[in-house]
Parts: sequence; C-alpha cells; structure tokens
Amino acid sequence: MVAREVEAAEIRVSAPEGSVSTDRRPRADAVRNRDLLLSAAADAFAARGADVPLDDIARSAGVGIGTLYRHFPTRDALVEAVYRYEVDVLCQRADQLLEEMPPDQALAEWMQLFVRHVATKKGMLSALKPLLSSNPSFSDQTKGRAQAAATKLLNAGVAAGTVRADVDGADLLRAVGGICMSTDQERSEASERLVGLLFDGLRHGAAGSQVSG
Amino acid sequence: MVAREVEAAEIRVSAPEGSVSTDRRPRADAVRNRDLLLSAAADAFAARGADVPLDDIARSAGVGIGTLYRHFPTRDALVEAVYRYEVDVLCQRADQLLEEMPPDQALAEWMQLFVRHVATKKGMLSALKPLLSSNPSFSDQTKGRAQAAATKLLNAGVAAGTVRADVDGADLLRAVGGICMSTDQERSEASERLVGLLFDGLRHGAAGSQVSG
DNA sequence: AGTATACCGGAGGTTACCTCCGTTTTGCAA
DNA sequence: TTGCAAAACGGAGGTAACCTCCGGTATACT
Repeated sequence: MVAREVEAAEIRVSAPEGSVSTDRRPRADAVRNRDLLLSAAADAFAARGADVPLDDIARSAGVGIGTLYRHFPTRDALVEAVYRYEVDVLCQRADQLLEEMPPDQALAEWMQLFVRHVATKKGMLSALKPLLSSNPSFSDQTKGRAQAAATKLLNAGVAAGTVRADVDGADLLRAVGGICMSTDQERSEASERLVGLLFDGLRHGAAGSQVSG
Repeated sequence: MVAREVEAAEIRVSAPEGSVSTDRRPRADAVRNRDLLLSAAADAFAARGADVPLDDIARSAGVGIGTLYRHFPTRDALVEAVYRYEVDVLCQRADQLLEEMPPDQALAEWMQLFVRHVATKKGMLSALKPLLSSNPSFSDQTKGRAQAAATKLLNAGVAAGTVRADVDGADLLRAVGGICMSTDQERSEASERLVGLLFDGLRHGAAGSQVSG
C-alpha cells in the first residue's frame, strides 16, 4: 500500500537510461479527479468523522470507487493527503495575509485560522493521530511547514516592531496547539479567546513597547 | 442500543407492586458465559487491538454471537465492561500485595503492574478514549477506584515509615499515568525504568530517612 | 491522425455487523 | 421430584462497507 508509492518514486529515480515516458505529464482528468476527491474527502471527514464510507466520498466527488482507490490505495493515504493539502492551504494563507494587512494583524488572523483549522480536523483526529506517530517523516514535514509559516509571520512582526522577538515559530505552534488540545470537544470559541490572550502577550513585549527584563 | 439498557433499568425500578420474580437469581450459564466473554475479549483486545471482529471474540469464548450481543449490546458496552473488569483486578491485586509483602515493596510491585496494565490496554485505547470522555461517571468511577487502591498502598507505606507522606493517590496516578502516556508505543521497558525512579523518590523522603526541607 | 499508455468506473466477492427467532436450559414452586 | 414459565442460547441470514479486477475510454505523445 504505502510501499506502492515508495516503489513508484524509486522507479522514477532509478531510471536514468532508456526512460522516455517515465516523466510524462499526468493526464488532465487524473489531476482533476484527484482534486475532486481531496475536496470531497475534506468535507466528508469534517462533517461526518473519519469513519465516513469511502463509497460516499467517491460518489460525492462524482467519480467511481475504483478511481478513489487508485489515487489513494488505503484510507490512511487519503487521510494523509487531505491533511497535507489543508496544511498547505493554511500555510499559503500566511503569505496572503502578510500582503493584505500589517504583520501583527496578519499574525492574529492566522492564529485564529489555525484554531479553526484544528477544530474542523477534530473529526479525523482519531485516524490522524496513529498516522502521525507511526510516520515520523510525515509528521516532521507538516510540522516543519507550519513552523516556517509561523516563523515568517513572527519575523515580519518583529521587523515592524509590533511583535516581541523572544518567541519562535515552534513555541508559537506549541502554545496554540496546546490550547486547542486542552479545550475539549467542539468548543473552539474558548480556544479563540485564549489564543487572543496569547496574541496580546506576543504584542506586549514588542520593541515598540516596554520590555521588562 | 444504549437506550435499551436505560429502558431495562427503568422497568426494574418502576415495578414496585406485583413483581414476584423481579430479582430472580441470574442463571448460572449466563454468569459463566459473561465471564468467558469478558476474558476472551480482554485477550483479543490486547492481542489484536480494538477492531477485532466480535464474531471472533464470541467464537474464542465458545458462545454464539447472539449471546455476545445480548450481554453487550454494542462494542462500546463490551469495551467498557472489559476495562471495568481489569481495573477491578488491578485494584484487588493491591490488597493481595499488601498481605504478601512489606508496604513499600507492594507499592513498587503495584506501580509496575500499573505500567503493564496500561501497556496491554494500548490496543483498546482508541476505543476507550472517546468512551471515557463522553461518559464522565464511568471515567470518575474507575479513576476513583484506582485512586483508592493507590492511596491504600501509600498510607500503608507511610504507616510503616518507608514511604514519604506528602504524596496522595491522585498525585501518584497522575505521575505514573503521565509516564506511561509520554513514552510512545510499545516501549513499556522505558516506562518501567522511569516508574522505578519515581518509586525511589517516594521512598527517599520517608519518615525513616532524612527529609530535606 | 494514430497509438500506446494511463485512467475510468462499477460489478461483485469478501468480511464484519447485528437482528431475529426456534430451541434449550434453569430457577422456582407445588 | 416434577412441571413450567422465564430467561438464555446460538447461528442463519440480511445489510453494509471494503477492496479488487478488468473491459472500455480518454489523452498525451509522435
């Protein structure tokens, strides 16, 4: 299952000679269907939890069940792809926000987005956790990208003098993640308030204001 | 499903008049089969995780699938009963250990038993966690009993002067539980070592030895 | 335009879940 | 001890989800 992906990658890498069509451009319908599936799966997982029948996902994506299984040989592969995709979206939003508004405001917005991101992922959490703990490289990749986005936002704020300098991306994610985890079940409202508090703390010790120590 | 249990309880309660056979002794085969199922389920969950087919459990218990479903209308009911049963066993072992050996040694043994208890429950954890969080009274009951057992062991040690007095059952369980949770997957060996450390700490400040502050 | 290649999609085998009901056992009373 | 009604037994079978397989089809390259 997972081995198949690895195998495919190896073939591509280990074919330096007579491989004419090895890196052929993927077909348009394949790309389209993959996106449809990803989007349908994201909705289904968020709305109905990680146990939603794959048949239903294929149907709501408007493709056959065979197509789903070809793109994502196992349920785990689908869960992983959805998660990867949504982390991508979240990280891209960081860049967009930085272009649209001042850094500190962008940071505040992004932190709230993060909370909602986690809240909608609650449903697939039971399927996701074993995946993250059994697959360190996957876990590291997503964590790394999220940290990069957080760091970028923080640095922009620091450069503008509106965010304190003694917190890095990893710290920020740990703090926000911890808040999301600690507030049990469905109450993202409480999380949003706590994260707001956290953000005020981030702004408090900025270069523009007074630092205690 | 769950409604059925509630209904049954209500019927029993609301029959104060002509109920001659309401509290008839349970049939011997019913009791026996329930125990067989519990034992088989415990083994199956530990060996093959929480997703083991109920058919298999019934078969390995030597009863029909219908019997399993009568005793435990849902998978959750079975998981809960198994957990309850194993917590009972663990708590009873505390009393036994106190009769067989000095209190501090009994405490050490019991802490290690607890670690192994958690380790073998890893498989059913994914099924257990939602149950514990959605059913506070169940969670409280089991926690309460475990705390009582831990407190009993601690008190015996304190009375004998071999265990320090400033730790209560709740603290102990939190500490040991935390250690078990933090050491990821399958490595109960690490947990056992850490718990050994913890135990040394418990013995260190005992009345018989020197207390620092 | 032709063709090899990759993709599409759903029929159907397999497995697990759970209900239903005829049969068997057992506790109680006469 | 015997009879009987209540309770439990057990497995056949309907339902649902999983996943594979393969004939037909669309598409990227020449």
